[in-house]
Amino acid sequence: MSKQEKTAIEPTREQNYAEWYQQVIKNADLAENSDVRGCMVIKPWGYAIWENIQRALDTMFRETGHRNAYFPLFIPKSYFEKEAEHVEGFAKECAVVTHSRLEDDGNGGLMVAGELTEPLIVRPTSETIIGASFAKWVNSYRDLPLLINQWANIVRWEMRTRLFLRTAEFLWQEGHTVHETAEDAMEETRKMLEVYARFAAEYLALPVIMGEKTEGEKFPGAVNTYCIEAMMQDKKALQAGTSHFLGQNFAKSSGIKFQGRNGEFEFAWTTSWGVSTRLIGALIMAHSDDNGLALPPKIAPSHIAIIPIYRDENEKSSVLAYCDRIQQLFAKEYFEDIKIYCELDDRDLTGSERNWYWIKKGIPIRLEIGPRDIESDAVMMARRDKEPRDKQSVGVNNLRDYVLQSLKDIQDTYYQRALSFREANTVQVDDNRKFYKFFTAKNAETPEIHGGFAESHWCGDVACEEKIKEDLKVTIRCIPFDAVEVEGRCICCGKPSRRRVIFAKSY
RNA sequence: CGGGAUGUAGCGCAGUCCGGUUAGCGCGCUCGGUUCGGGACCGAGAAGUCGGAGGUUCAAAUCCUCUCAUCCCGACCA
Repeated sequence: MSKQEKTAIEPTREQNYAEWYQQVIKNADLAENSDVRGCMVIKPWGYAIWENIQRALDTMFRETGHRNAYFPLFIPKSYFEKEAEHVEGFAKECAVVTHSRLEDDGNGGLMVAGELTEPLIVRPTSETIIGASFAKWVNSYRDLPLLINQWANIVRWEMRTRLFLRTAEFLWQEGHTVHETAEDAMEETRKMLEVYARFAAEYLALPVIMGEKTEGEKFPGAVNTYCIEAMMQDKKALQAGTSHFLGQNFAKSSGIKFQGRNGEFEFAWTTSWGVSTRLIGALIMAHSDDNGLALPPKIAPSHIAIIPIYRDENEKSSVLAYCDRIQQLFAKEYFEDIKIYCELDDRDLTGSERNWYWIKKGIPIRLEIGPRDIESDAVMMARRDKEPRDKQSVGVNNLRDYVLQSLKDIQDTYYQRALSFREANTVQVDDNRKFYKFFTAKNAETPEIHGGFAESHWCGDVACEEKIKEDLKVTIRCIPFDAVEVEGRCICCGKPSRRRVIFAKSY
């Protein structure tokens, strides 16, 4: 048996992917489960990632003409009831507020009192409450388009939760827009999906597939739902963002009407689109390895960790003074539009312990600095996208440029790796038996990582979609925008089909 | 909401079957010292309503009843 290098995270991805995911989060100190059932506490290192996501996306929303606003957390039940499909989709996972105060129960405890005349629903999404405002704001075609975004928390009462991927309360942004014509609304829907795709690629180093959801998978109340889908390292798909063309459904239920160019009143056309803290889950599962979190520089809370190495007090003072100078090198530096943060880790721990600490946190670059380096006016640099012991000496005179270039390289490497991985695990399948084999684990008891994205023909019948879901837990992730028109036969029933769709197991 | 399991120190566990001194162990934490470029070591120390309530008993972490919570597997979902 060959000697295996010890990994920082146990189990490895191969051994137990779900547990590996939890351990990466724990070891990087991103978040933890709260005492409140199904809710998470996002810790500073994890929250900083969310803040970076917010900053980048918010800039992109501004550039596309959107403005931020804030709407109530509570939605009156009657508002919610107005859109039938919407109700059906969310009814089973709503937290409902029915009382307005607490009273002494006489036993040192409290009892609820003050029943509300109308229950309030804690928003699972805000179409209805925002629609009520929009109905007042929109009177004329001159008021359109109305382009609003909200950063908020929402609640969906989930039975089973996983940190970042599915929690009862989570953070997101929801864009809500109103347009004069169906074409304008559709254009907005597509435009914002492209914004998401660009953000995922450029900041999260996450290649995504843009496409349309099937009837069964679309947002309750939408006419069309579009999505970006990414492949995780266990070859499952993760929906990383959605954009909905709502037609006139919500305009009708909320009464969003305007006087058009011909003087007639008509219902407006609306859209909504969102991404959530789930993106952090995507980030983790796309790039991290068996040594822990790996963060693309453009979204990392911090970019460089300086790790001083010394033996005694004498060395300590000279090494720390030198490290301080190195830290100053990056004090006002930018990597593209990202401000560089450089940590000096002078905690009283062994060098390797501090080293592994930062590896597990996913910091892109580590600089080990000891007496030997100072003599040659250099530092030992290690990159998170390479092996932990793969370090090289870099002269201080060109350290700044070298680090900046390395950050760019790391960002590119993560994107390319994720893209190659997805391509290597995407197959065209036209044979029903091969399809079933592709999505069936060899080891049924503890399934190994298997499957991937299957590009296969689908006739368009919901029954076929349902059957495959029931048999394999595989669903149609999307009908890709770039799917080519090609004759084929449905992977399930064999009836004619005009294009391939993407099948995968999903989160 | 159905099936299975588990609640003992901050975390991970042993002890429960077969009741019996002061409830242990590893990690972490605190203090002191030696260390520090592949995950250090030595010494000392703090820390527990044994998930909760009731019962059986001279005696309960251990047996009985009820209850609460969490995790896993399903069904449902961003």
